Amino acid sequence: MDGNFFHDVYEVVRLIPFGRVTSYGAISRYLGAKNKARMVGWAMNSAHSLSDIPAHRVVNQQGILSGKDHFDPDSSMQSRLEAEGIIIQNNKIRHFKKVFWDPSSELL
DNA sequence: TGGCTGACTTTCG
DNA sequence: ACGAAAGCCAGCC
Repeated sequence: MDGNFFHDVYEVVRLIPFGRVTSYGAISRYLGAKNKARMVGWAMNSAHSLSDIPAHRVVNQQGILSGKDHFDPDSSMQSRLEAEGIIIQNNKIRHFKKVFWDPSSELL
């Protein structure tokens, strides 16, 4: 268990620009493992301890804040996203397509 | 060591 | 458009 996968996930999440979001599947696909989408979320679970990891910028493919419940009660995922200019409605990101950031396309 | 879990995604009904 | 089920793999008892 080298944790290389986790490290890669952390780096990608750290590279997410301000006011942008991405999906677990996009990250896993960027890493070359689209079937490991759940592992990305798992990596986040370990990453939530690190303040350097903007896990709030990572949502599911639908743009829903799936992991908002896993966030600290003091700093909710939605509040952080709204602080970045992202509009959230019904636990879902508005204009998700606009704020979506695909590492495979943008980062290249 | 073995088996359950999960912050997902895709597909069929 | 909505709901339910399968697939996938690494970490954690």
